[in-house]
Amino acid sequence: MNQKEEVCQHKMLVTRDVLEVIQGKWRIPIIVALTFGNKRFGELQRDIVDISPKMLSQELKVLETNKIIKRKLYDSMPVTVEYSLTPLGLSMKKLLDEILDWGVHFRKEIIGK
Amino acid sequence: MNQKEEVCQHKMLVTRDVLEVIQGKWRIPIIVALTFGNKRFGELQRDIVDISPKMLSQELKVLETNKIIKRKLYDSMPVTVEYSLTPLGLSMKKLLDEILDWGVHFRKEIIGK
DNA sequence: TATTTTACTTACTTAAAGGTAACTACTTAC
DNA sequence: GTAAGTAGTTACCTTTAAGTAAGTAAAATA
Repeated sequence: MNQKEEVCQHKMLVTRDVLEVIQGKWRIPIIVALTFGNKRFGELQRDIVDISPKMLSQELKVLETNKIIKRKLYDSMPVTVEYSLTPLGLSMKKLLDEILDWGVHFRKEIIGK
Repeated sequence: MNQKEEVCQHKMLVTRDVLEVIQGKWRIPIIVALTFGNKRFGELQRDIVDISPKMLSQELKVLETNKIIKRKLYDSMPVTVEYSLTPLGLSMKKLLDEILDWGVHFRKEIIGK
C-alpha cells in the first residue's frame, strides 16, 4: 500500500467514527437547535418539528453518552431539565456551519433556489 | 415566531436536506475515496473495506442522481467505468475536511488518542 | 471451448431505525 | 379531587437500510 492509499484508508476510518456519532435523522438537528442556546425537553420538541418524545429522549441519551451535550436537572416546582452543548459539542460549530453552507449551495444547484 | 426562532427553523430545514443526501453508511466514504482521484468500480470496492457490490452500485446511483458524482463508460476491451466527482461533489471539500478535522479531535477526546 | 476480467444485478434475509399511541410520576393550581 | 404542565417511558409495529450469496453479460485471452 502506497502513501496515498494509506492516507485514504485513514481518512475513511475517521469518517466512519464521525458517522457513528452523527448518524440518524435527529442528532444533527438536535445539536443545531442547541447552538441557539440551552433548551428544555419541551422546547426541543417544539423546535424540532415532527420529533416524538421517544426519539428525542433516545437521541439525547446517545448524545450525552458521547459527551456532545449535557443534561442538567433543576428540581424546581414542575421539574425542569436543561440541555446544553459541552465543549466537545461546541467544537462541532465549524462542521455544522459547513453543513449549512453546503446545504444552501446544494439547494440552489439541485432543488433550484 | 421571533427572528431567532425563524433562523433556527431555516437552519433545521437545510440540515435535513443535507442529511438526505449524505445519509447512510457508505455515501461519505465513497465521496472521500473519490477525492483521491477518479476511480473504477473495482477500485472503489477495494478501497472501501467491507462494501458489497450491491451497496456500492446502489449508492453510486443515488450519488449520481444527486449530481455529486459522474459515471463515465469506456467501451474498452473489458468494459471499464470511471467515477469522478462533479463540481457539486468537489464543492463538498470543505465539509469533508471539517468532518475529518472534527473526527480527529473526537478520537482524541473520547476514544482517547 | 473454457477461463478471466469488469461491472454489475437479483432474490432473499436480517438488522437497525423510526413511528404511534398510550401510559407514568411528580407537583402545583383550581 | 381534578386538571394541567413538566419530562419522560413502554410496548408494539412498520419501514428502511444493509448484508449474503449467487448469477449475468460481454469481450478478450489461452
